[in-house]
Amino acid sequence: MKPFPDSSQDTRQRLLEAAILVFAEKGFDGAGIREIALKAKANSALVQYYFGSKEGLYTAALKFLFEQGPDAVGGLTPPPAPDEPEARSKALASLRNYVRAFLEDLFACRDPEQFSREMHSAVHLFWTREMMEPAPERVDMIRAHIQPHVDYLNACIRALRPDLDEEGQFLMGCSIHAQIMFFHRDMAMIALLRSEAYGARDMDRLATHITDFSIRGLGLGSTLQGV
Amino acid sequence: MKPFPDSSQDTRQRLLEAAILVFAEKGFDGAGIREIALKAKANSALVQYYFGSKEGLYTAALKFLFEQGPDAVGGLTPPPAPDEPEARSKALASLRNYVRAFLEDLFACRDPEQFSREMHSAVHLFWTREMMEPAPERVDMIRAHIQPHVDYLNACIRALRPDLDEEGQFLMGCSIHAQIMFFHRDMAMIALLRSEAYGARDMDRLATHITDFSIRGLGLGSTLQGV
DNA sequence: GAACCTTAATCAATCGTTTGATTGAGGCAA
DNA sequence: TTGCCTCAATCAAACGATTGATTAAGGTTC
Repeated sequence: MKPFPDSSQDTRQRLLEAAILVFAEKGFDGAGIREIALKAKANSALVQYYFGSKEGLYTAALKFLFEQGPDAVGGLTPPPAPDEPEARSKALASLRNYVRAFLEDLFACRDPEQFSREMHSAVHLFWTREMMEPAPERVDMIRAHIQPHVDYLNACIRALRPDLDEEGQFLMGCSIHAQIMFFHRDMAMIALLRSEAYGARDMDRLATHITDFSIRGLGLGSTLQGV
Repeated sequence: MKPFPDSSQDTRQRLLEAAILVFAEKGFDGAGIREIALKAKANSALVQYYFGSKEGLYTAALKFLFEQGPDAVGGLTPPPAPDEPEARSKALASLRNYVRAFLEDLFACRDPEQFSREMHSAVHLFWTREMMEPAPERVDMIRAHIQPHVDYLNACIRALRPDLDEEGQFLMGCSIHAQIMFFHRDMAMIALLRSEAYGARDMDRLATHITDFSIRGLGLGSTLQGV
């Protein structure tokens, strides 16, 4: 028998997962190694043993999420090329699916496969922090993580508005992504104004609103009222 | 001669302004009162003397910004009531001005009156942190600060789409605010994707894009292409 | 002299990190 | 099998640095 059953990899993993939860909740400065180790039921010195430093643990956690974390884009059918037949209607469907999948991912609506629901929602808190203030030594990792999202949305926009130049399409993508992320990051603020936060139950309403607003914003769809 | 000319109020003020800059840059946990005091050329014990605690300094800084800080909405002509003659065209102009003013405020484009440009841009970093994770003891202050913005935008939307119910109008406001704030908070991310960040020079382009996208998103404006 | 302001020195607590010791599994020779 | 060694894994304890907070003393102004 081993002294500590199935130690090694298991303990390292427990530290990693505890780190994700605590870092997500309190940020890098706010989180303490002792607190992480306590949650992982491990000794705090093991952080140095396995990851070299607190910074190393943070980077390892981010890398783990990058490789193992939930991927909203992965399960979607790829958007059509601009010259494909019926590109526009296909792209509209892709856009609608994308908004829906991204939102479900952010709100941790989907069935937990390898991640608990608690982990799942912590992942995005983690990413949000890192995306707002990217550390120079982690920009490549971050870019690689968001690139599929950007590419997917860009392909939709290219099929829907091939007449726009690259910058125009980029701005359209910003407007759409802005809305999706707003409902995740500013939910505390929304709850302050509505006295009730949106949750998993309101996913349909939110996804429909964002998609419809964006389709009209792209210059497509029906105009309800003239100027 | 005084040992330090015009100390008292002046020293308190220097501490307050230094606190805003440092808190904005590093957050509450990341900032240290020694660093703040050093930047203010004051003794760190004065934080306890004037503000009681680090927490008190933070709250005082937030309160100072709330009372003295830049106000994008203040200088704008109020949006029209829905039954006012030519309400729609007036509301469109109000919306356009609002987006422009808000963006200029976020990017610290406007002439510094009492705030340096450094201060001005720090203000919004400060607010962004607080709005994403509002502390229970400060929610009233925060609500009071953002209420004018919400009210102004809501009034515009009410005049443009009086047919929508309250929730529908609220969601519209979210979509518009989301875009404005995206270009402020996620600029680091945008710079990562474009290898160049938007700055004060691109204000026209950004304001025009957001406004046009939003007007179409609201169901108004011209549809460039049918489905 | 009373009220206010400023200072250096110091407090206990906590931080990330380092250390030295202990555990038991696995390898190897006798 | 027995005895000895190596090694990764884990631990409690302590490190120096830094944190926010407190104190006592002295200075300035009225």
